[in-house]
Amino acid sequence: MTRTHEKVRYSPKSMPHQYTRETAAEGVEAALKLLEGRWKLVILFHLFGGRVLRFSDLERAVSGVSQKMLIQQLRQLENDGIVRRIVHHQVPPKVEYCLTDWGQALCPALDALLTWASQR
Amino acid sequence: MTRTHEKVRYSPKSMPHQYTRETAAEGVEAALKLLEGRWKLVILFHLFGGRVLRFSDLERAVSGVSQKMLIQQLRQLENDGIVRRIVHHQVPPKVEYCLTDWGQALCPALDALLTWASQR
DNA sequence: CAGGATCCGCCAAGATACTG
DNA sequence: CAGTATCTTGGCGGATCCTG
Repeated sequence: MTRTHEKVRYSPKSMPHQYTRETAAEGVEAALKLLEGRWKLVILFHLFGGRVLRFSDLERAVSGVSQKMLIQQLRQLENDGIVRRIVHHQVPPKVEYCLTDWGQALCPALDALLTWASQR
Repeated sequence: MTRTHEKVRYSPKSMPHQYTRETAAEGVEAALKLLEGRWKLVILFHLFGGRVLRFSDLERAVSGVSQKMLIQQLRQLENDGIVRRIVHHQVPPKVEYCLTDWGQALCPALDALLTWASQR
């Protein structure tokens, strides 16, 4: 990657559009912070496509996760507006989880990441 | 960037193409694992666009980072094939860092994430 | 200049037990 | 069934000092 000694030029594709280097870094960092966490992505993938799962379903689907971690990650995803929590007031309790519209909108981004990962 | 009020449809497009739910989760998880780390994204953003920076440049650019953390993150990025390390054998030492092609290929993915983040 | 080597505090995460 | 409540621990990240 030889460099011209002139000013560094950013072809449109080399930097996300209309963001400065700094705000973009902050933006992506903030976005990724929402997705950070050992189990969040696994959870999300199980909820993609409009799936609605109960707590116990997720507990089984996300193998290896502890109750504490599962609920913690779900709470964070919920507070961040990515996951919706639906409580059915009945005995025994029934709580379902699904993605919000914004959560579903993550798909293209994850797809891009997947594409990148497979380019290796 | 505000979306029109069109209804969000979850068709086949809501799942990344030709991946099973599980392999996709693994793939993205693996990909994100490479980007995990307090400083990696900031580093990457400073290297995007074909920029070539010295260690000391990065030290200044990534404000707040300690030497230990900077070198640690750089090493990981290097081992993961995202960043290239160029050593100039001279005194005083001079080491430069830039992105590999694969590293540059991350841009669309981060762009998608940015788009998602701004849709909120 | 570009790291390596150490020591340490802190907290995310695991295990376990209990409950509305 | 769907969570809380504690206790414990590994390792991440910071600070500091040292070196080819």
